Amino acid sequence: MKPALFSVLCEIKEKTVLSIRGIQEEDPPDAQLMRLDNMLLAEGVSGPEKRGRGGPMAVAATSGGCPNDNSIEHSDYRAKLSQIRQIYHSELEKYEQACSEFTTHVMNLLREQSRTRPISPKEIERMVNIIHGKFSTIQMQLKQSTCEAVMILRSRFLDARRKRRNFSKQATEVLNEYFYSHLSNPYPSEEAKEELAKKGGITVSQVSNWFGNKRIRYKKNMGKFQEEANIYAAKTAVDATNVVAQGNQANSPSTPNSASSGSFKMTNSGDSFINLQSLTSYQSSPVGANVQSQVSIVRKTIHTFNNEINVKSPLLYCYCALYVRNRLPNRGGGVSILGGTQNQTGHSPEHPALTDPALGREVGLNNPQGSFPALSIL
DNA sequence: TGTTATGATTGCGT
DNA sequence: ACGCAATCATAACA
Repeated sequence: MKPALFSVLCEIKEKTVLSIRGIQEEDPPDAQLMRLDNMLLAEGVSGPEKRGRGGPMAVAATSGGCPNDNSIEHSDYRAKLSQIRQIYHSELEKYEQACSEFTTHVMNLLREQSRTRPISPKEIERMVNIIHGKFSTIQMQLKQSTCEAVMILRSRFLDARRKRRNFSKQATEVLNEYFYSHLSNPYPSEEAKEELAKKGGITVSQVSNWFGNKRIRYKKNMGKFQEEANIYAAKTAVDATNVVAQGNQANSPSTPNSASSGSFKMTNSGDSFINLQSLTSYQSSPVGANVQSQVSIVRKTIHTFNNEINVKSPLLYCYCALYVRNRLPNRGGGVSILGGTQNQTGHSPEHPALTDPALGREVGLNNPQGSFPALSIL
């Protein structure tokens, strides 16, 4: 009789439990827990031991500063992170151990009691689940505080604003080269930014920041940047002259919008530039045949000049470019010369070119209402 | 230690 | 979303 009675009691109890379970909704998969898990994994706390590349490293690498300083900073950061990792894992292990110990204890207790009162295996299982749930809540708290610790660590070690690093020489070089060779329109496109970022080992947003700062600081105090401008102008002038000379020989003109187009400084006045783009644009633009022939005459002149005197002359380019420009019809409107919109020169309408106070109009072949600080020519 | 240079951020306008 | 202007915070230098 006793086993039969016991079984009936178990059955009744099971039904009760089921009805209770129906009321108590099963916990939905916890989104918060998932977030925490993902973050810990991304931060390299809960993932595999060694991570060649990952969240923190990738962020740190964007500073682009001196490698030595970075490595020092990295090792310090890594040390702290591994400390957090260690604590996290030891705590997690403790919790798991405690959980399994407690579960075993409860199971034993229930089994013991099942001799005297109706406790079904399902009920035991349910109890185990409840215990696991409680422990996972505690685990979540652990995960949360670990995440907080990692965030604090990151903000302390990797906050770019707190730990500003100057860019590497290479990065500064690349950025300055672009800036001074596109002085008439120092607004790199997204592609150009990506290219510069790649070359300089920095991020695109760092490139944007740099250009933002550079434009405004250059505008504020042009005198201060003169020496720097001279250096880069001379540098790019030589490059551009070589390109043109090669282009002449190979009968292939340089691309107007390429990043390699040079900028040139007027040696006597000491504060003026004109982009080689001014010259090359004529060749590739949909302009009249007479203009193109003038350009080819100019090119030949330069070539002869270079060959005969053996001097690379950026100055001559400037004069030639201005000469061609001034002899063109509609010279008051740079846009119409190019036979189209600003886009053909890569200048956006909202970013006009430099104006020339001496001539009373823009230097580059850009927006007639130029507002970027003027560079006087001649 | 004060000053300057410089990379990043913020708030605003377009 | 992008750029400008002002500002912050720190590196680099005298």
